[in-house]
Amino acid sequence: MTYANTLDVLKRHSLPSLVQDELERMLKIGTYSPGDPLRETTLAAQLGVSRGPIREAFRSMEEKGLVRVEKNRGVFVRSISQKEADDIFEVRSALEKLIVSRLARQPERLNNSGLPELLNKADKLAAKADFAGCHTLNVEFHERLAVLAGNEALLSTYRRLVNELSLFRRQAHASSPDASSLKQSVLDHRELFEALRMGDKRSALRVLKSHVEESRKRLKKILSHPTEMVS
Amino acid sequence: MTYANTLDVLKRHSLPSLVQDELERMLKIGTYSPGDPLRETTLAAQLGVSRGPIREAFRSMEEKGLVRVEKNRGVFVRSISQKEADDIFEVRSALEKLIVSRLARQPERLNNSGLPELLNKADKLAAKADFAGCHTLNVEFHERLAVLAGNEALLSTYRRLVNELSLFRRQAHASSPDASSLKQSVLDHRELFEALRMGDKRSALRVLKSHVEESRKRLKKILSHPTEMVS
DNA sequence: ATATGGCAGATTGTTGACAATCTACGATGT
DNA sequence: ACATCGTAGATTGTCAACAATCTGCCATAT
Repeated sequence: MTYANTLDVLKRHSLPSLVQDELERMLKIGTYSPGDPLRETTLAAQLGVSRGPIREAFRSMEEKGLVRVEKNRGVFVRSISQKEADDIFEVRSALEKLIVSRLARQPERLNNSGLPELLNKADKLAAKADFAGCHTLNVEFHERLAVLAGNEALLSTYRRLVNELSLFRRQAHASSPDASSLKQSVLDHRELFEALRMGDKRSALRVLKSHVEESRKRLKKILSHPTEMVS
Repeated sequence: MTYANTLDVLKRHSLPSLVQDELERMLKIGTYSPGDPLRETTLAAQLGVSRGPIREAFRSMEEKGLVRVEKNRGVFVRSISQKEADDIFEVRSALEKLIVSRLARQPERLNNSGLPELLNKADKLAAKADFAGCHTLNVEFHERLAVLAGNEALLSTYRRLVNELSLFRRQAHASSPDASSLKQSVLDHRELFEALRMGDKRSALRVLKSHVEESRKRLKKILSHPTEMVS
């Protein structure tokens, strides 16, 4: 099983894409912070490949908005200003409106989506005070909706913006939100899901609007108290 | 002058980015059509560089959605299905709504935008039956609005989708639309501009909606008569 | 005739070496 | 003490060679 999978991975993915996956994983778990330099030689040694694949991965990640490339200076984890975060958030909100609109038009897509189970799980985690886990599930909820919308361009665009925003959240040292807002999010998600299930586009958009507004306030608050430096 | 510019270009841009610009230019002017293979060795010889920069440019263009990479097989100009085109168009429309909303909220951004002059020029070209030139100006109009909206994330996302769609138009052999729809577009643009100038968001969105709907119909019609093969 | 196997050429994947550029630090002169 | 120059080390930019993979064609066997 794992052997066949390994073979398949080697056959289908090239080194640059594997390197890229690994780099993005490291960004997600906080191995590197925004502004940190990504040295070609260091990474090549760590990952056991030469610099070529590393550089190719960098190009892709630059286009993705995850890193910033300065000629003859190096590659750095992208740092996102408050205005940039606001801007990204605004575009993401517009996309979520489109996602919700599409789903309200085709509620049958929600039938075997596994979303109710996901919401139940989120409730349990919130009760157990597992904030990080609950937050992950909340993000997953939106991701699932984006997938179910059935528009590939919409999905890839949405993912790109979410990735950039998660970079910003890390930068602002906001790993997991507080308990009350998490629980409120789960409630919002339930309400949104029910409205979608009924094909009630108006209600769904209304719920989404207030939900997004809450989320935006939290994002703003993140930056209100100055970010303490790490070292 | 040109000497200093050349130096500046060499100093600031690396070969991969120059290669990428050149490749995208070739795609725009139709040197390659969707589905065509892009051979590393051939391009390296043509552009006078080695394969490394070519490969790096490919990675960026793949992330941009302009080419498709098949491991050990090659890189091909992306071909876009009708559904994909529809999907992209839908997302682009949502972004244009956001652009128009933002501009209606801040009409002063339109003051020294040069947009009236651009519209006049488009009128003249339409009168002279320069359809290609008029079409270019119409695209430019929307691009300018996207810039003036003052949201970088919105702008880059918008550009990305427009790029992909222009690829599709080329693929469908629809270089320039017919005269009547072109003139109608210019009229729509005038009406939209005036509404924005007045800060009349409702009217602006209404005009945009019908304008976009027209554009969508044209896009659909492109595919109604089957695309003849080239060779 | 059809299917199979395997060579040869072409193309991509990866690497290590070399060139160009930047950065930090110390020497030198005022 | 301060500014300037220059050198050494580190880092990125580019290249050409080698390895792995694919494709098309032909020989061979059934």
